[in-house]
Amino acid sequence: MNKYENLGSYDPSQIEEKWYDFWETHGVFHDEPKEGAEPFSIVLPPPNVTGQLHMGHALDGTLQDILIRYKRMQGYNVLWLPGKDHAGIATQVKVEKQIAEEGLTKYDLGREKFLERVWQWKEKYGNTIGRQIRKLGSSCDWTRERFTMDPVCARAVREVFCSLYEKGLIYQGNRITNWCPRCQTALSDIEVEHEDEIGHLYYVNYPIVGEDGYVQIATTRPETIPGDTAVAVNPEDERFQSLIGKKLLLPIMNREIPVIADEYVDPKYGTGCVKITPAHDPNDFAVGERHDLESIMIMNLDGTLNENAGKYNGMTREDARKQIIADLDEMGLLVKIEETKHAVGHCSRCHTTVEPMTTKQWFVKMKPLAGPAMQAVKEGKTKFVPDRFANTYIQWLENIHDWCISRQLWWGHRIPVWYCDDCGKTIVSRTDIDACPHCGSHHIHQDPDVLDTWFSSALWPFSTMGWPDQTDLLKKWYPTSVLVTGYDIIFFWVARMMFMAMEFMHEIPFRYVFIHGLVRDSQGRKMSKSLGNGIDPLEVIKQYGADALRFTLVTGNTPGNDMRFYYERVEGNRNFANKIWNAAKFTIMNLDDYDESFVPAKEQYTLADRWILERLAQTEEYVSQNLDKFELGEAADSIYNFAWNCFCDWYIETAKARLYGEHNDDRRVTQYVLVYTLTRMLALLHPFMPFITEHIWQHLPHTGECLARAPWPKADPELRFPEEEEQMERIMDAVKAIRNMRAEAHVQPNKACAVQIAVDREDLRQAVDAHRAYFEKLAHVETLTLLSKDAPKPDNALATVVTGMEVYLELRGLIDADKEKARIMKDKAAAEKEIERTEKKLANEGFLAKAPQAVVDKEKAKLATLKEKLASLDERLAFLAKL
RNA sequence: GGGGCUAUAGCUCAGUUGGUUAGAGCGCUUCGCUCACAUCGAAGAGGUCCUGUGUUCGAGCCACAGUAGUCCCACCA
Repeated sequence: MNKYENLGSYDPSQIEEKWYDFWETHGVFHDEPKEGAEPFSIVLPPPNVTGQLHMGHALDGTLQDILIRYKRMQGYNVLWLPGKDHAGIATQVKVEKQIAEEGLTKYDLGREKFLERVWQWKEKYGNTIGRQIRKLGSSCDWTRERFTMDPVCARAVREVFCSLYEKGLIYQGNRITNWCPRCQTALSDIEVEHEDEIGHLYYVNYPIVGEDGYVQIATTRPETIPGDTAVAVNPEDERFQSLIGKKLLLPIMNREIPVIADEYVDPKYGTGCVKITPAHDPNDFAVGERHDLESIMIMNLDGTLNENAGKYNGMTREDARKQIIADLDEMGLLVKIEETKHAVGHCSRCHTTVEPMTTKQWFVKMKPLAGPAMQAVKEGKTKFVPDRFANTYIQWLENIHDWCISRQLWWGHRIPVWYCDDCGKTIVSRTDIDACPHCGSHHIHQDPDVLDTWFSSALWPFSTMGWPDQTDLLKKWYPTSVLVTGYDIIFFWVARMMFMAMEFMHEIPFRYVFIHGLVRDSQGRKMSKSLGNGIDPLEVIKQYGADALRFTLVTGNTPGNDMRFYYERVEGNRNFANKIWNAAKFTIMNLDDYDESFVPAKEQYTLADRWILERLAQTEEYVSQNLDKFELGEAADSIYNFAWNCFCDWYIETAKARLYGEHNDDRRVTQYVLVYTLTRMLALLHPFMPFITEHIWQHLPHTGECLARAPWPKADPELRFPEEEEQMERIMDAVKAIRNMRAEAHVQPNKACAVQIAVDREDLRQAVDAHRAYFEKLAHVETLTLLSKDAPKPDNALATVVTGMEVYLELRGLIDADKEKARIMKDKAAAEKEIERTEKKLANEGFLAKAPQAVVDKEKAKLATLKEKLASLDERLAFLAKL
């Protein structure tokens, strides 16, 4: 009876749930701030409570979890703080859609009732998201979970708003901003997506007052003509010098407007004359300010034209455009229409064409804030990985415009500003007020608007830790160690966290920004709802397990680059998990007499033991090095290779002979090495595949509560065997050569064969001699004869020359001399080609003089080996010729 | 108009500061259900490292130019 419970067959769905519950209920993910322990902290980019997690979240979460689990095992004092984002406009749009299905609008419900509905939504989807994150295996500290509208966060938002206002860094202004007529709110610049569209350039004549002539302008948006208050020309433009100062009759409106000179106009584009509509175009707005022009709003907030548009009052933008063109045509003022490609702005949420509008909004003055944020990155206090993203970040901040932070929405942090209806004063307050502090009036009302959702996100690294109080969390874990996020939100979020942190914490928010790309579909397209090509991570987990999904997301690409998602790859990684599972099953199956107290003396390790221990140590070093460099894919790859190609394919195979052999010590040592190697391999793999590794670990002999809290493997200097590793590699080469010849000669796989090996390196000779069992087990060799290098060679055999050895496979029947000759010739040609290259290199004086000695020596050694090989091959050919 | 990224096997991608006989997974071919695993094992085929020029003793890697694809930023009516 085995004292260790063995594994059944691998079924991820059966083990994953169980271990997450275990970890969570045992507080494995929760650390208290500890004196003397190095901190490591990450704040989870809070997913929007709009709905479900997508593959991007799965990637983001996997990368973070790998770093967190790695550091936790290394003994760091770890905090991974999860949370969710209220996602103002996005969530509001969702809920509006939901109530629209009931035939209601938000106005039917009113602000309060509507917000109740949004909170219900938040509860529902917020919980779903929490479950999804757990399914992925993310080891967040749920006891410290935050929501951007939690009271602590709200307090931080108020503090920051008021403080910035007091410093003069937040101001209110009637300025032109991007306006979404569907959402009916202002948007910041980066919430507008520009897309090239084919539009029309309309050439229109504006009659000159008191003369017969016209001034010809060109516009893509004729519907804004009613709002024109000037026509501008370039002051240097000789064609139009005489026009400057004259009046034009604005068609349709029959209003007189001046011709002005402004350098903004490019004489080479269009007609060189530009209609100026200050209320509805950002450039024109600037021109209007310079020339003190009137600004006429001709649109309502829903994008229809208003009473200032005269007869077009009430029309939609689209209808007004058609009608105005028709009318101009009728008046004979429409000269021509050309097709033109131009960038049109769309609302990033609902894709409605954005309308520049002049409205009263709140802004953050960006120039003073951007400086320190850029400085921190330039000085390397915060590092981007890969570092090229630092450039995009800095370039953006260098050209930053003021940030419009007010939104005409209901869902979000209400702007903490009150207006007194009696004395007209504006009151900015950290606490809610019910009376005007200036005149005592109770006739006050709060600003109806809310803040851009990114305003609260910008404070996330410190608001979640209780700022403005100096909490223990902040003391221990701020600044955070690394922020993991996609390149698509560097502007929205990363940059803003940086400047807010520099302003309020006087310290960076994170030491590293680890940037990843997008997860695309198998054809390289962005996953999107409209294309219907999105893949639900939960579906994948259900089918293949979270471990396989995680491994897929972390391998096969490099930091910062997009990746394509293939089910084939997930399947392959599920197979890898299955492989690990079965290796463990094999190990456990052979532990019935396992002695936990037994530790082999160093000299008891046999060749294969030493080989796998050396490879393990190398892998341990390599994995840590790469994790430290954020090269997670490279780290994962090396574990995969070690587990499959070293441990399973070779070590386990050699172990079989010794487990079932005569010598009791062999068995005990082998058991020890199997358990030792497997356990450490599982530890290395744990950050990547937490579930299966924990499950197996719990079934193996172990000390400690769980693998998630087990120490991270560090290469043991006492168990390094570089020489034996090399010898084992030579033996493996010989085994592969035998297998190859067997296949070529169509020897039945289960048929035993006779092999002779000529070897003159003494250490190798001994190694081969002592480990004949490997050849029996791995290549079905029945009799193995060792020859000295100059001994007569077998006649009826195939031959292969590997480094340090000539390997002969004896055949029962006669060999086909021609075929064999051809085989040897192929080897010879390859060797000759390589010899030629190497000799040429070594004949090059420049190479000998300038290349490092080590490189030269390596080439020399290579040449010697090759020549030896060539000699052996020639000898064999000569022999064959005699047959 | 600026800027980034990508180009390596049929497909998807690695290639760690310039020195390998250029690698992996999948796919493909041949063989094998051998007592951990057919979600497997063994053997094998398959590459003008986008093109050109240059730097260097030496280039898949560095520089310049070009081609193709892709993304971001930008107020040209």
